[in-house]
Amino acid sequence: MATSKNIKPTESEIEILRVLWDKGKATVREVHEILSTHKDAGYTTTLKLLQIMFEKGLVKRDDSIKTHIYFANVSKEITQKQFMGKMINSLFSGSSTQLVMQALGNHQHSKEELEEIQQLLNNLKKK
Amino acid sequence: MATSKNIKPTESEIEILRVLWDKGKATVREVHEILSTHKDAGYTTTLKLLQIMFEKGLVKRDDSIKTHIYFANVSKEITQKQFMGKMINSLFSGSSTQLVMQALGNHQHSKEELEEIQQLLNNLKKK
DNA sequence: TATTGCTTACGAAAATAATCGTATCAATGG
DNA sequence: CCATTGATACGATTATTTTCGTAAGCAATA
Repeated sequence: MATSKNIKPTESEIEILRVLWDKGKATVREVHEILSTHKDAGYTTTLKLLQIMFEKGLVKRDDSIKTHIYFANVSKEITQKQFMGKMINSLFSGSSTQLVMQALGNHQHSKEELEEIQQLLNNLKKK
Repeated sequence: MATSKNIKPTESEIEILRVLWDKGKATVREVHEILSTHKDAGYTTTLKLLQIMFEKGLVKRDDSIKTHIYFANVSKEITQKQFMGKMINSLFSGSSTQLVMQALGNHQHSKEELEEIQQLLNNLKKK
């Protein structure tokens, strides 16, 4: 049983996961290139981070070739849920409704987006 | 200009802020009593944390009396926004709509809560 | 007054996270 | 064949966060 599930990625680890979620797979260098557009840390830092994440089970890798290829091993959705849950508890007194209202009220949403939310809301109300 | 605004509280600091937001004000001992119901760290740990938070400007205190009284110096709302923003960027590709949908879809909401959300949604749609 | 109990202050250790330097290996081109 | 380039491994350093131990003040009271 892969017990890697409730390991909470650190901030830097999330940055890396974003790249992997986005691209599907990537070499250390590719990850590093992307990160370095908005952050400056050396190549070996990224490498080390990926190695640590590998040990934690946050990423998989194909090391059958010289230049390893990395993949996310935790889904974006699960990670989102994990952090949402944490946030709801720590900052919204456990009320996901409060969080929703906050997000709705304090951010811009286009007409289309509002409609999309309305759809979901309708579905929920039916039950 | 109090520049204390974009200091991001750490995890432990948030736990403390929750108590202060909830109670309005509290002594170190009161904070500690509450925290110790779900966490075990010594009294001086809580004290030190509050002192650090004071230096950072996260809390105010009345130290005109022997047993100091602490108050939050950052609002819950602003802190919520701050963390929401961070989360939207790091985990929802900048889309607050996605976050809203996630929270709506993956958590329980009572009929009344759904209605409350509907109200807000109606308001937003008007504009 | 001396003791006890509760307080703050504060340095420093322990734990966690992030960064880097260096060794080493493999492929490639001259 | 050897120098160069680019890759991994990994120990060690640095930074940040959390925790605690100890000293010292003050007030109630035995």
